[in-house]
Amino acid sequence: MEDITKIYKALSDETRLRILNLLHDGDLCVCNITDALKMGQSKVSRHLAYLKNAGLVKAKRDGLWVYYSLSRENFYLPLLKCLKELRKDIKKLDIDSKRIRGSKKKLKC
Amino acid sequence: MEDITKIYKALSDETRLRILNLLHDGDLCVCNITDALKMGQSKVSRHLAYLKNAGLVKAKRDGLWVYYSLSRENFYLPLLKCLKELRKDIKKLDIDSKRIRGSKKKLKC
DNA sequence: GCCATATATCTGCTTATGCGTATATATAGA
DNA sequence: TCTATATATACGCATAAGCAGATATATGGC
Repeated sequence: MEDITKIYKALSDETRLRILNLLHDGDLCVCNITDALKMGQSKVSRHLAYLKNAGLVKAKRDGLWVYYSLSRENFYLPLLKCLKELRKDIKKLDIDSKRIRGSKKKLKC
Repeated sequence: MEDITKIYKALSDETRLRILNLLHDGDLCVCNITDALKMGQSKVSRHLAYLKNAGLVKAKRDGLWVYYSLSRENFYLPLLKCLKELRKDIKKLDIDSKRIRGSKKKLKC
């Protein structure tokens, strides 16, 4: 039961929803996300740690960069699908997605 | 965006998940819920207010009693379905459901 | 080893959330 | 109006969570 409430808690913050939304389109390193969301690095890093702790994302280091990806496992899946549906309804998420597609052309990392 | 985070916040508490689980089987008044969950009245009432504020439940007074029901509207629906699925996996929810079926025979209200 | 870059964590602070107990409000019946 | 019951809210407190800015850690290249 605690697992579930943990997951919902993880989803109950705007920043974390925006991060998960971005990760739906592929793995990203921290700097990709800070750029796309125009947020401070410590804020993004903290929320990623939170998501990892809740089991919603995985991290993999590659040299200097740490790449985050959705962990597509067991009972999270239906929740992640719900989440992807949100993009249709919430402009901010849609805008984030478009922005990151743009910024990935001029790859920083 | 705020609406969504509000809903997830509402789902991120064990007591509230247990209440929503009970309401999946039909409307209930506050005393039904306090009995089934063996919790203090103020606690249950407070969480019901939280759920109502998030738009997940509706309240309807009938004499002394206030009946609560799931508000089956717009984008909450998929979330509520996910929630119903949880009962399969989480014993505590299943037990709650069974307990309330039993206690409703000797109706208090 | 030293420096630069990427990421993680700590610090001090403010606000939100949860709890139990006590109190207030609402309704029905005498 | 007085009383009893059901429900809602206020109070005081403890803990969690959010933030910005500073600092620590990790890696790669020199």
